[in-house]
Parts: sequence; C-alpha cells; structure tokens
Amino acid sequence: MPGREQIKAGRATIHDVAALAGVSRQTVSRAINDKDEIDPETKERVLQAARTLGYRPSRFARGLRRRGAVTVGLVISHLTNPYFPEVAAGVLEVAKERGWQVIVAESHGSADAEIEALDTLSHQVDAIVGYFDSGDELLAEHLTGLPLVLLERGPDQTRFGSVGIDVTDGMRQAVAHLVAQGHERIGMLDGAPADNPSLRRLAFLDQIHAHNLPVDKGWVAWSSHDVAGGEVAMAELLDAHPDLTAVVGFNDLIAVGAIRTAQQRGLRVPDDIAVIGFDGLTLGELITPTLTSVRIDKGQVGRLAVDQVARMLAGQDPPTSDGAWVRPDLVVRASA
Amino acid sequence: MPGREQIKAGRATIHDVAALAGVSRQTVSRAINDKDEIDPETKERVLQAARTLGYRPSRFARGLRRRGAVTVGLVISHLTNPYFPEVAAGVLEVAKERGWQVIVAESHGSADAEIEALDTLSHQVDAIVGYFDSGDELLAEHLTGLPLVLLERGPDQTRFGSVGIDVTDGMRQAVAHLVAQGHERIGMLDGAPADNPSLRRLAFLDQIHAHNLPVDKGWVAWSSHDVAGGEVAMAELLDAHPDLTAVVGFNDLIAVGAIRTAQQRGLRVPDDIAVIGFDGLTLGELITPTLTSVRIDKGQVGRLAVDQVARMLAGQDPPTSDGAWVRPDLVVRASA
DNA sequence: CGCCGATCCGTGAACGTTCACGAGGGGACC
DNA sequence: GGTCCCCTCGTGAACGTTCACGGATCGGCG
Repeated sequence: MPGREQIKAGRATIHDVAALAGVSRQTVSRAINDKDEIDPETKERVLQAARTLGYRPSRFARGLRRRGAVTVGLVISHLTNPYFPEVAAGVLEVAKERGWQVIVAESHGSADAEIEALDTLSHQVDAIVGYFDSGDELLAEHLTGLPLVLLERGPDQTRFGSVGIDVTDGMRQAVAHLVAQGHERIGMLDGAPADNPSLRRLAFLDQIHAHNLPVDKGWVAWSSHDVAGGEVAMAELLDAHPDLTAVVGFNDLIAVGAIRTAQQRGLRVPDDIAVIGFDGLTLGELITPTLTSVRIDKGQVGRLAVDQVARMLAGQDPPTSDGAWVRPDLVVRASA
Repeated sequence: MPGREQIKAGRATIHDVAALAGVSRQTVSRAINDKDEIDPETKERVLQAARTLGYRPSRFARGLRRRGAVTVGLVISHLTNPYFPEVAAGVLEVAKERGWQVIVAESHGSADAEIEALDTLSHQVDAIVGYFDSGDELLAEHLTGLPLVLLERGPDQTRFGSVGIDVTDGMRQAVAHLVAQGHERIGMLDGAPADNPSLRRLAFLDQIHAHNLPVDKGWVAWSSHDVAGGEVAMAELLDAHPDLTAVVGFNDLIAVGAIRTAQQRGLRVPDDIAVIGFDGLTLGELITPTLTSVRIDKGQVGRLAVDQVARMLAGQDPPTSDGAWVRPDLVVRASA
C-alpha cells in the first residue's frame, strides 16, 4: 500500500522512515541514536529518509522506554522582580549539570494561579520547586505525591523539602547596624498584611524587642512587592509617624520605593531617614544613595533546591533533614 | 504471584492500582481522570488505592495516547539581565493561555552553550523560541526539523520564524532627539565587536550619516552586555575621544555603566555628556539622572513569538510572512 | 570443505496509558 | 414475562519507541 505514509495526518513515525529507507524499525533506531551495529552506507540512507520525511522521534514514546529524563517545575511569583530570575538562574545551573529540564511557571503571587500551576505541572514534571503561600494541606492535595521543595518557607515546615533563608540572622544584622548608628525609632515596610505577617516582619519585631527599642505595630506598613508599593507604603508610614529615623524594607524594591518617597519629601537619606533593604539586588548599587541591604545568595537558593530534589528523587525518603538553609549577610552601602 | 508489585523497583503503575483496588486498568483510568462512567463508591476505593501506592500516571505513556500536549523551549542569554525575564514573562503569558509548557534554558551568550541547548531541547520540546547568534545553517543542522522562532534577528532571516525589533526606527528617534538637543559628536557603546557589528550599531551609523554628522569608527566601542562592561567601555571611549557630547548604549545596562563612569570623572549628565539607552528597562527610572531610552515592549516580543509558534505548529507552512515586528518608542527622561 | 567469528540486520515483546467496543446486571415499561 | 435501555465495568488493541534475542551473510582458517 505505497503512498499511505503521505496521507497520514500526524507526524512521520519510525515506521515511515523504515519503509522509505527499506529497512526495519530497529535499523532506523540504530541510525538515529548512532549505535554502532550498522553499516555506514545504510545509516546514511536512513538518515536521508528521515530528513526527507521530517522525522523526529516522539519524546513520549522514547521516554516510555528510556528512563531517567527528569523534568522539574519551577514556580516563581514575579518574573519581573530581579530577585526571582537570580534564583531561577541557580536552578537552571544545577539542572543543566544533571541534564534535567526546567519548566517555569509564574504565579503572580496569586493563590489561585499558584494552585493552578501546581495542577498543570503535577502531571508534566517529576518534581516541583517554588514559592508557595498556600498551606501544606492544600499543596499536598494538588500534588499527588510529587516531590516538592518549598522556597523560603517557615521552619515549621516538615512534610516537604525546603530551602530556607535565615531571616532571623539577617534581621539581627540589619537592626544591629541601625542601632549602632544610633537609631531607635525604626519602622518596617512588610510585604504581607498584619494578620498574616511575613517571617521577616516577625524577625524584625523580635529584634526590636531584643534591643529594648520602642515599638508600635503602627510602625509596620503593608506594601506590594514592587517599587510603586514601597513608595505608597512609605508615604503612609511617614504621614502616620513622621518621627521615624529608619525603615527596613521587606525587599529591595520596596526599600527603593521608600527612598524615592523620602527624597520626594525633601528628606535626606540616610541623614534624615535611613533605609535598609532585604535581598541584596545589584540594583542597589546603581541608585543614589546606594542601598544598604541584607544580601541573600539567590543563586544558592536555587542550587540547593535542585540538590534537595535530587535527594528526594533518589531515595524517596521523606525530607530527611529539615531542609537547607542560606545565611544572608549585610551589605553596608550608603542608605543606612 | 501476589506481592510482586511491592518488589518492583520503579514507580507504581496503573496495573498495581487496579490490582490493589480489585478492578481493571480502565476503571482506574476513569477514576483518575474523573470520567463519569464509574460508580462513586468504586471511584473512591480506586483513588484510595492510588494514594496508598503513591501512584502518578506516567506523563510519557499518557502523552503517547493523548495528543496536543505542547511544550516549547525558550533560550535566552542572560537571566540576570532584566530585559530577558520580561520577554520570558510574555512567552509564559501566552503559553499559559494556550495550556502550553515552557522549558527555559540559558545560553550565557556562548555559541557552544547555545548549540548545546538546541541539542538537548530538540528532543524534549515541540518548538523553540529564543536568542541565537549562530548562523542559519548551523541552527538548522541541530534542529532536526523543529519549528524555530528567532528573536531580534536581522531581516535577512527567512527560513525560520522571527520576531524583530525595528531598530532602525528606534535609532532614528534616538539620534534625532540628540540632534535636536544640539549634539553633533555622538558615540556609541555596542554590544558586539566591530568585525561583527550589531544591528543597532549599523542603524546608529546609518542615522549618523543621515544627519551628516561627523563620524569616526573609533567613536564606537565594544562592551559586554552588563553595567560593568558599560563602565569599562565608556572609560575607553572617553579616554580616546574626550570631545564627545553624547553616547548611545547598546542596551540600558551599558548606558547605566556609561553614566557611572561619566559621573566618576566629574562629568555632569546630561549637561557635559548625554547618555541614551536602548531597552526601556524600569531600572532607568530609578537611577539619577533617570535614563532616556528607546523602549521596547519586551512582553510583546515574547507574546508574538508564541503566536508565531502556534501558527507554525498549526499549518506546518514554512514562515509565511517575514515574521512579526515590534516598533520601539523613545522615552525621554533626564539623561539626554 | 566445514567451522567459526564478526558484522549487519530484523522480529517479537515491552514500556504505561487511553480508546473502541462489548458484556453483564438491574430496573422500567409495555 | 420479555424487551429495551442505562449504568457500570472489563478486554483487546494501539500509541511510537527501544531492548533482548536470533538469523543471515561473508570471509578466513584449519
């Protein structure tokens, strides 16, 4: 039944190539994957046939027989926040070393999108890494037993893998620095609301208490995670508490917004008000004044996450140790 | 042979679940994909069995039967250059709408890594989108007939899909603006060497000629694509040509570096020397002085690229029109 | 001339899932 | 009581590839 291959709707298969080249499937397979049990002349003929048919092996059929093609899903909230691409770069780096693929999804910080990403990824990948706000129960429900590594979650976390940031230590360094500069009235711009505070806010409040500083819950404002949010939140904070002399940002973008608002109001940074960020983006070196910040090795976060995935994939032991940790360090620049 | 499933090394299969639940494969399939031809009670029992066995359907076997699970590969050079995450965001956005997955790979601007990414991606995805420096021949060779959409390549490009930037128009706006400000001696910091100039350099030189401005090939220096590169290249350019009054950067990062070098030398921007970037990063609003730049809708580049992929995947027509184009616009801020 | 090894190639089976089809049982309706 | 239909469930086949094995051919050597 010649010509039948031409009529087929889908792509060319290995059978079509075999038929055109006048050999068997196995010989085509040998030519494509260049095994050695094949005559060079035959091999060339087969490759030519494959070329004319536009043949490409099905990754599904191939993956079914061959094992070990690992794909991991990476869920990040905002691709346009420079923080996350740096984490992603770390993930890609280690994944590449291992020959793994990485599928990226963006959640935009939305709980729905987060779960949706989980649902679609869960039957496309072998493990998932990412930033999630949802509770463990909900995550497990949409995971179907898939290995998951949570990024920058609390220490109460135990049923999944995790890579944590030692925010307590980071905040300790930040507040200690401000105190050493003589600051007493210190505010914060958190990235989360008061009724569901971030770990950074809690660590901040702990440090304030540890230093016996005056404290007021009103000294913490809630900001979205970008520069514009920092601008708005800083304006509110300054309106309510004009006597603050220092402010800590949930992240660098918010801190940059804080500086901008301060400057627009004629306040000098750091003389009138000191600002300190949390991230250590390279962006901080470019603005004026340069941003003092608690620097996180963002690439390391990504790298450790993939290491955890590897461990969970190898022995399918539930998270052995209680995750990996990254210790931040304070970079003192000009803003505080 | 009871207990045999327990001994198996690999993951649990649908057979194992069927055996444990005392039903057939098909019934398990119905429960998993919640079809309706199943008794609710049976369904619950099957799901319970699946849970205890930690069963997850093989994406390979599933993909073999079901058609239409599209995965596209995205190759970008530097994840840490804010430009590319914005393009990626556009790609992810449209991909999500279509229910496609996106595998991301980083080439670091290396020709080898670029080809390597192509090799590994080519049998993991259904189409590839990205930034490539290699020649068409080389690309085609490592592509095996896979649809490819080139980002920001020259207009001579025809055998693949492409999304282009109208750099000529962008440079026209930039140079016209500088000329209107009275500038005559204008230099450029290109991101590519003189023997393989970028499209932006060529467009720049065209505009210089069009305005009958004095020109000298020494007025263009070669920079790496980051801030540090811009600093170094600007230093070299100013050393060689202290009489320049304006400089155009290949991208915003390089332009920022140029501003920093100028300021370190005590030059006022834009009074002593004007600097104009090419990208329109939001970063440009944060530095002082704010960066005048030729803004590119980066998200649009990514979105159009996925549209092209869809078109190439649907009708497998070779690139019909000569690609899509994005027209940049000049954002005048403080640096020029 | 017969045996043996090397080289090249083909045939069934298997990977794990879904599709097409059909079987069995039970209730409703004539 | 028989027929028909609906609901639930199971069986063979197929998706496209690779693996394990075996067969064929050819040259060399005793």
